[in-house]
Amino acid sequence: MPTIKEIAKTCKVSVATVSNVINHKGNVSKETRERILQIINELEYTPNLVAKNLKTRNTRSIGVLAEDMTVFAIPDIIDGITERCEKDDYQILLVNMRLYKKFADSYYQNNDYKKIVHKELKKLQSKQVEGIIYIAAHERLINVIPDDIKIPTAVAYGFTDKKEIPSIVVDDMNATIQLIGHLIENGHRKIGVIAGKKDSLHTLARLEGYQRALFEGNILYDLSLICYGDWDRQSGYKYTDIMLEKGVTAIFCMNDFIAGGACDRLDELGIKVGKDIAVVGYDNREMASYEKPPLTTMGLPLHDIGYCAGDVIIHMLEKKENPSENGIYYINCIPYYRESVNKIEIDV
Amino acid sequence: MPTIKEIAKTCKVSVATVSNVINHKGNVSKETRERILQIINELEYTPNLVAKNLKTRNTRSIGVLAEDMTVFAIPDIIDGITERCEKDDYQILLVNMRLYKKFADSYYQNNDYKKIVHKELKKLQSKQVEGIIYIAAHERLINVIPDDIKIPTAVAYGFTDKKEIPSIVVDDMNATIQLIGHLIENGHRKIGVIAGKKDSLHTLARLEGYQRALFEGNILYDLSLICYGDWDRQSGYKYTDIMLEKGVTAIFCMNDFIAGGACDRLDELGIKVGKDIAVVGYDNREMASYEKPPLTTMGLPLHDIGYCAGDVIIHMLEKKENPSENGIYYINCIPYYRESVNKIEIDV
DNA sequence: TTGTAAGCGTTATCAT
DNA sequence: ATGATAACGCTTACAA
Repeated sequence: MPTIKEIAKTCKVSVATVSNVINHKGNVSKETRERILQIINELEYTPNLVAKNLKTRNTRSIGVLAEDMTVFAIPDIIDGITERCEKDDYQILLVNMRLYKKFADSYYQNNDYKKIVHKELKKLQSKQVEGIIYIAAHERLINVIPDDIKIPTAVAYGFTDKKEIPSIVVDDMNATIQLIGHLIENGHRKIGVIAGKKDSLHTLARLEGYQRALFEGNILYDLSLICYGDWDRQSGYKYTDIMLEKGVTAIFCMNDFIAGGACDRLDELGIKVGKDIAVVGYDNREMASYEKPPLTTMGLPLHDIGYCAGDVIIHMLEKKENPSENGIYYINCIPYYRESVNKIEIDV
Repeated sequence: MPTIKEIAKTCKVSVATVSNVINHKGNVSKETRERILQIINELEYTPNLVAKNLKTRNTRSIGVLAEDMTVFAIPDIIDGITERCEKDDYQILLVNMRLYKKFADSYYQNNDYKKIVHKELKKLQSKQVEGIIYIAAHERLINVIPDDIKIPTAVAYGFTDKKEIPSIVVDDMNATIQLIGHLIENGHRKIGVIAGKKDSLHTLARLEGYQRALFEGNILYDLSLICYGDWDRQSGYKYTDIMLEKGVTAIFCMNDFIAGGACDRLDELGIKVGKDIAVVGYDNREMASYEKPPLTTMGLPLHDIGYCAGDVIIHMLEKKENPSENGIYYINCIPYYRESVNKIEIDV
């Protein structure tokens, strides 16, 4: 690999002139510029960015620390970050911690978790990234990031407890208001819930949205219509019987897997989803559109979360300020209305 | 951010001594080492890797160029690369070209495609990566990589036409032999095929496996039992009728979506999959296990492809040789036997 | 055991 | 318009 020095020598000019040509500074005659460009092409010279970065003391790169890339939400978030960064020519330095693979789904309770994050954060700073985006595998409080971190940092798909580290999250509450509102508009007034895990922030926010939607619809909130499951198909299957006992006309499942399980059970019982009963899911996973009937569900704004996270970091980098009041950005979901919701004619 | 110079000054030693401590060279008395370590800790000194890399002229990093991270195969491949690289402490520099997003699924026929790849390849070399792994979104001939590329390069999930650039691909043929063999063992002798696109390398290899399996099972190869579709659910739905007309007892669908569509149609017609007829898919997509009945399918070894690609590159880097004969590594698939295949009792 | 100094490949300042 | 040179933060002979 030739260096700038060799180009200079071959062209019989100084390195300064070559550098000027490469960086499109003026102060170079047309002839020398063209000669230099030609030689650069011939020798296939590639500037050494490592040297350049050292000299200029910036890398124009953003570190992205992902808990586990194989979790469904993360690639789309990274894609959004990439799109935003491309616009301003920032580079991404992606680190995939493989936490699920290493510690299964309780990784954030593992002792080594904090150590790994700190090590990777340190490494990223060693590499002179200018900002950092931490991507969680599901929304929860992310408090592993040191308070005194030296460079702008944001958390995507997770909350932080300080506004200096902004967080970009799903607007679960409003999305749920919309989804339940849709059921109410279709005449449903007795709406059961098969929730996710009780302590999940997603569960909490969606439950709040559920309550508010009922309130707006003048429907009494009935605690007994809520079951807590484990985000899986089996939970949906199991709790459907309880829903039926309570006599609900619609089931709000907090993800598409739960909804799929509910449909399985209803199908077994000969109850037609989208005709005899309404079922809605959440997340808009790939399988949601393949269920029979296709599920009405709420699409997660993963790409937009990434895009916003990139935007926030670039803002912090360039304006040296955090544009949000409280450091939390709620991103809108996209509803998918499909055939799993029936209309109930209201008798007057 | 303090530099090594400031640490040296604070400790009243030379930078050389600090450097020796950081890099665990000997030649330092216990006292000075501990003093230095303490100061490093206090001042939260982080070595500047950019400077280090410039000086040592290596970055211990591998560039990974992904066609589009949001395509289902790619995250797992990256995960495999990550796992392999972690073992030898190589860093990954990931570039997500977002080709699907930019040009839809005909991106590799687009004029800009080659330009983008060359630009990114150049950038990666600018950043002084020591090797490059190109990840294709689906298997095909990848001939955008310049012949005279200066650093070790491999292609994951795609073929190359020169063995200096090894490729790591799915062993589609043998996987299909195994899958069709499973049908034959279960007594099926009239096995229809709903294939993918006619010119896809996946289609070709799986078709060859199909032929060989029939040959081994002494079954005549009947061209009329093969339909070519478009990898989607609709193709499966549509061509199922033709399969039925031909009187097949089993349908080999070249991916799980096609299989899902076939199941839809069979269900409509009141034909029970896994009882009246056998259906197998391919890829082991998430939805395969949610079909009714769950699909027998062939799992793609995506993680292993990534792992192998990492392995190959690291070999090239360290042994300066390419360990394969012909530059192609075929990776084994993992079969998933589920309830969509019935046994046919053979009358003697 | 510790220090001095050259040099990695650039950019940028200041002369010429 | 062009060149000489210092400096970025580090490693590494080699000297002390």
